[in-house]
Amino acid sequence: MNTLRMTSDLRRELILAAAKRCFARTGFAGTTTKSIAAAASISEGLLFKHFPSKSALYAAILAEECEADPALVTLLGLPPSTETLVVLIRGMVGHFLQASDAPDEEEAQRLRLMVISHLDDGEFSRLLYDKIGELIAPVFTASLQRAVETGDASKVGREPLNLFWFAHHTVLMTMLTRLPVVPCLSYADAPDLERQVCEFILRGIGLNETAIASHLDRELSPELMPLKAAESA
Amino acid sequence: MNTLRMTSDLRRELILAAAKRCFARTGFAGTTTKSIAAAASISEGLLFKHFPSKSALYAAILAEECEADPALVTLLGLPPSTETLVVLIRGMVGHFLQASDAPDEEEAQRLRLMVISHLDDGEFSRLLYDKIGELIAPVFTASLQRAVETGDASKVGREPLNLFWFAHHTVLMTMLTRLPVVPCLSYADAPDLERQVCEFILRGIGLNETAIASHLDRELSPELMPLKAAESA
DNA sequence: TCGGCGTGAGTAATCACTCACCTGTCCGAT
DNA sequence: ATCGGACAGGTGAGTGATTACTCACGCCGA
Repeated sequence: MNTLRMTSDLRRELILAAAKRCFARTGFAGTTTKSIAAAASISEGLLFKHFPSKSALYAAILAEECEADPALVTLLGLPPSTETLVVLIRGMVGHFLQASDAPDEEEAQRLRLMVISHLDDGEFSRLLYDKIGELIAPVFTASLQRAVETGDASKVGREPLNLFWFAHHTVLMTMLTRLPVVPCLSYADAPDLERQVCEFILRGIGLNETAIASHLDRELSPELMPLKAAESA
Repeated sequence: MNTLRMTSDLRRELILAAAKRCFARTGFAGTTTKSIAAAASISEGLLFKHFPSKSALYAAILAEECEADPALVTLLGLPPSTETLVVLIRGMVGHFLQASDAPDEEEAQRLRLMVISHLDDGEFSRLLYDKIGELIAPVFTASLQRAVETGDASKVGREPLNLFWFAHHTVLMTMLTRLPVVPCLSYADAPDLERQVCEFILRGIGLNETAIASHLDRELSPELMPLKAAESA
């Protein structure tokens, strides 16, 4: 096979990348170590020189996936405001929905791993949710409160963070329906889907129509446009 | 093993039920025919007398799962109105969220199979979504339109059915986070979660605050209470 | 020449699936 | 009544293929 020599670290990363693709495509049980080795263009023997078992390899992938995205962190530095709130939601929606039809394999794999975890013991998902929550909670709740104060939103419920999770759920499930090569669900007016999801969510968290319209019609500022927002799932 | 004699049809059903449990718990690849046979308390040999292959057994389960729920159908006969709209959403939310912490294994299995399908080729999910859409589209769109006409809702977007799907997504993903024995996500004020999700969704589809409050504070009529609504996933 | 990268032919276990055979029950011929 | 045999449901010990994982050895740069 691959008779090329390289450092242990690089090889390890190559194996991880190949294995992630495999696991995301066919799940843990559905993936064979043979197929991983083939995907990484190495022998099975070498694979087991780097990882003591298939499970350990899987665990390493999940652990690696838990790291936060720097691009998201910059977003979280924004001052609390209605604008920030909309940018946040819009970024999240855009990020996931573009990932679902663009060849953004990276994010699709992450979703697959996360969903698989839900069906399993949920531990990986729990870690991710914890991390996302910690990161996003301050900005989200502060921004929502500001929006209420400025009259852009009506205060709804006593648990603002739950609202964020509902929004997150909506987007994730929408992405999930578009994950298979032939989508599970054909939305009406699909080109406009991103906008429709944004509106649904912003209404859901309490923003009023005028605030939604005025903010969504605005163009996103360039440095937020390619936006890897709400990463880490 | 089980030396009990019984009819072929009954045995077949018992196998299907046992296999459904297995597949829902560990997925297709993760389930062995041996474990299915054990779950059904029969020999592997007998299993293959009833189904020609593991795949055929799996296909039979998915096919069986595609049938519509009569309880839902009665709900769909309701006259289009804001009330009906709220009852529909409320029923859907209640049904899935109760299923996620009650021992309603039945619905949990259905969700698992559906999610697994999303990760696979999505064909099973597509069938289910088609069926749900056909059933619910008339009542939902008509009721939403009525709500707009009576001033209970503002008309939002040109694609009312998409709004239903967003609602569906929100609920399903919420249920998914509560699927593992230790939930992936700990919501604030969890006892009130059902209500919070309902409000989020109803705001999302355009209902105004007063309409939401007045309808949600109402008790559900008894015949709709144990509500197997929005079944078929 | 030594240590680490890399291989490919193993191995025991497990997989989906088969097959020869057992056991009870029905039923017509005696 | 009672044989007897056809036939159903049911079993458990197989089958070859595939699985995760190991190991003895080859190779190459320092």
